Amino acid sequence: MEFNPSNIEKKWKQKWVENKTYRVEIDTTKPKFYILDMFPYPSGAGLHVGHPLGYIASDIYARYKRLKGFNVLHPMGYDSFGLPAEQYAINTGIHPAVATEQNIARYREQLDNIGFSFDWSREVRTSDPKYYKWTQWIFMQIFNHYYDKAADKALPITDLIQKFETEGNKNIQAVSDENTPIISAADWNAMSERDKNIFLLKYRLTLPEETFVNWCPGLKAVLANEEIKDGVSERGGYPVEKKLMRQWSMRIIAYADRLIDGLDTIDWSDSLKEQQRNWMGRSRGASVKFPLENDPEIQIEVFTTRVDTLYGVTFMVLAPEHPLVKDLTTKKQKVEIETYINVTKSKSEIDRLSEVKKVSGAFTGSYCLHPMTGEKIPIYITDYVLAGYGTGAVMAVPSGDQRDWNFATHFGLPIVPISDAQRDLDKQADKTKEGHYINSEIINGLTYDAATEKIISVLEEKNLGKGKIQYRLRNAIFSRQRYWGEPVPVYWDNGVPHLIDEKDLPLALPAVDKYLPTDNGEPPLGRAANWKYKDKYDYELSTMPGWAGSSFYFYRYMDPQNDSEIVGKEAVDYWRGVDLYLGGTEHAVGHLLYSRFWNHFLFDLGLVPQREYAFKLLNQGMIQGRSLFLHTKSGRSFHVLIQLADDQDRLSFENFEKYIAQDNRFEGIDIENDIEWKTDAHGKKYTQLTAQVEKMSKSKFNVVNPDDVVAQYGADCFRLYEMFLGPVEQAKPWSTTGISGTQNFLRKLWSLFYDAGSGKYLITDTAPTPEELKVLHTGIKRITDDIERFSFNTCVSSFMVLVNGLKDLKCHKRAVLEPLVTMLAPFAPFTAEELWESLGHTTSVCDAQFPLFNEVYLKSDEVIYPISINGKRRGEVAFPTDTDTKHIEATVREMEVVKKWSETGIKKIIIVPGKMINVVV
RNA sequence: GCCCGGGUGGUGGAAUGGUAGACACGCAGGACUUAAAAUCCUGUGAGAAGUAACGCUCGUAUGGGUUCAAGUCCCAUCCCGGGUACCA
Repeated sequence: MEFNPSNIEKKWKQKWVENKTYRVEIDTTKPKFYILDMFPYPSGAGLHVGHPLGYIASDIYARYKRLKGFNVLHPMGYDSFGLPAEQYAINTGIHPAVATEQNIARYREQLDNIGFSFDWSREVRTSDPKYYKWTQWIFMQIFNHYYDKAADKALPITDLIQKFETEGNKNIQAVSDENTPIISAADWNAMSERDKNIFLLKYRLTLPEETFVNWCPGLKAVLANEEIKDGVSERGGYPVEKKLMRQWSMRIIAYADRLIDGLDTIDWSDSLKEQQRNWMGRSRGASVKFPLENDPEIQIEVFTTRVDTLYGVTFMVLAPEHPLVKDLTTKKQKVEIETYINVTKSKSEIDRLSEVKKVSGAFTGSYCLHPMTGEKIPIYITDYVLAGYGTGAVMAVPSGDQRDWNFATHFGLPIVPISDAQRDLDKQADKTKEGHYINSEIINGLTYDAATEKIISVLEEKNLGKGKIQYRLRNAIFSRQRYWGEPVPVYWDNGVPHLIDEKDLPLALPAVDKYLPTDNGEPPLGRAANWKYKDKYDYELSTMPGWAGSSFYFYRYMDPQNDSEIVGKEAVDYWRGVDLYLGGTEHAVGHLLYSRFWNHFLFDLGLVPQREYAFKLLNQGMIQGRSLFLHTKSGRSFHVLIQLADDQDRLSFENFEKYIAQDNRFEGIDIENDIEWKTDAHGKKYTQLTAQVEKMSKSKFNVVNPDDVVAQYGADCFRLYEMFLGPVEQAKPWSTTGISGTQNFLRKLWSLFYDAGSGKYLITDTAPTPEELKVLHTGIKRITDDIERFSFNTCVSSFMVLVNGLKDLKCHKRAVLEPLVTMLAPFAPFTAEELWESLGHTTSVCDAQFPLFNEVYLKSDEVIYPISINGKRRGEVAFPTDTDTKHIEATVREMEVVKKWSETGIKKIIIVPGKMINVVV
């Protein structure tokens, strides 16, 4: 029988569907394992060979775990709300749901071609109302809770109301708006319903806020910070500007500490954890108040991480937007300050970035007082101080901070050294924490830790400062002025937001005539006709951001049909959380942060059992495209569709004429003369292209569709090859150079079962020899170890070694081949099923048991301890000789192999060339 | 600038501190063939000689160090990739 992948694939794809092979249910007799892939956005372009990399890796692990006796949950679904479908709808008028449906069908077909073991009965789609009912439901819970700092968790807003009614808010430690006034119970009870609701917004975990948002006119959308790269939108590259808008926002800051500390409990890559830590940017320091010279009742509050440098302060700098600037500006300085503010305002985001090194600022004319010395300190404004971070004011220490140093040098302000370890202050700032303080009154002579402690305690005494923790993280903007997203389940009554009744969920997307904003600038939902809550109230018109639906989907997979709960208790108690999560690093500070945030919140509500939902995360690297360029002699270059070139990156004249010549990109180019044509050995004309690694994308003509690779080489070959390319985490360019290696491997494997010449079946029931068993068990050990440490590329190598070994031994024995096929099933499921059947099994190889290795077969006659000795010797020596003994004993002891020579039974030592000694027992 | 990774043959890449280069591609030679493809076998880090085999020297970006032993650990330098950016 010949090896024919496409027949095998067709047969088993059908059998898997018929037998519901990958259906999984709760089974308390087995340990569970939940392995999850980040679900894809179903784009119109379909899958390319880069997408399945992670899915193949997770599928291998899922199948492996199943063979190891685990009850494995391995689902797949679609993150089907998103901008491209909406952009397409704007252009074509086709409802995004329709286009999305088509894209999903295409994705599904492509995924099925690769032989994944997903349980499709659990599929979820974020744009399905049955699904987004729960996205909206979670939003409602977030609205109905506040963060209690004392309990360190979210509590119902009704608890808060109760406290307000009895004791006001003075004893409440909660995360709330800055400057929330203290009210008494009487104050509260005297409020109107509307005022109460407005007051409560200061506490709710989600609230509408007038905020400066990143408005992208090109996309007509508000973007999150992480959707902006280099001042332009990540998708599309449109300019972004600041705009004041009413936006729903979520108090993720309430969870900042838990999100930072939680990182220590999960097994994610260091770089990813570091990214999240940096993103949240927790800095410990102190806030210090500087009283104004003219009115000491008013103080400028600053945040500093180096309160120890307080005596080095020689001036104060405020952000141009700082609220006190207006009052501080003296008549004399008014023109200068106003000019400066106008200049800063007109600068675009990009200009500001490019002018980072330039020093600019203006003097307000006013002074504040040093909280320790009472000295007069001039107050400046400058654009290097950001209004949005800390208090928007900075105490400037030119001797310790380079930006302050630059500013001081530019404006001729004094630079006071504060430590005896500071060097070269005439050239630059020195931020050392070494040495002893000087010019610093109460902390003179002290070192860093003692000085910091002392200053804070004195400031606290004077009520002019205290230790403080500052975060870079801001509240997460939750509104998008778009159509294709979850409607926010809120209606407005007299300017106050109210939740719709839970009974009315899901709040479905209404039909609209166009997917564009209304004429008066409302989001597209403003176009919906007669769309009123209870026929009376206006609905919120913004929709939720992309990350909403993907922040809890892993729980819906556990119980996808449940219509009364987000996830049933039995299901969540059994599956608990994700044991292995696979996805790209690009979600480091987006999805992976927000989903942790929501998970912590759901945990507070007692709905989920774990603080962190994904214990182990594996990042797959991106597979890049290889772009090919055709260069003309006149110096122009063009992308050439990768499929048109041969494997030496040459483009034949034939292909050029057939597919490219009439391309309008080539208008006006002298094809015969401006392109360098060569002739190969067979007399065919060709031109040499050059290659470059780029992101795989349609516009770069470098997309490779997995369907094509599967059609040519077979799904198993494709799977093996993608794994063989290199470590899963590593980025690499796609190339089929070397795919023949995995193809050969599968053929060799097949030839252990069938004789290629005669087509005869070769399996025998003879008992294996010790040598054969040794080859097999060495293989089992290596393969098991490789899978356990997710080293799938070396694992494929291990399979190759094993099959080559068996081939050399001409081993066709059932007892050896059965375990081989079982082990191979995760990697090459189609071939494994077929061979498993040929071995006489009637059940799927998925129901088999992964073989265990037996160390007995691994032991050789000679035990070789790797030991090196001083100097270079060779040849054989007898049992330890005088001079070598010491070293040898020392090393052997160190390796905990044996304690004394007399106890080892070592007969002789062979000193082999170089640095090793073989010990013969 | 700062924070993470990383630098190994012609190529992709292997190596719990223990014979560096597994496995595969490519290449070269050979077998089969009228020929080619396919397949199979052999060789393949560099180097000098040598030729009966074995063996020898140098080699993991560069320079130091620790160790009986370093691609692996430590220090410094250079280069590449990713993240981030006036965060006080």
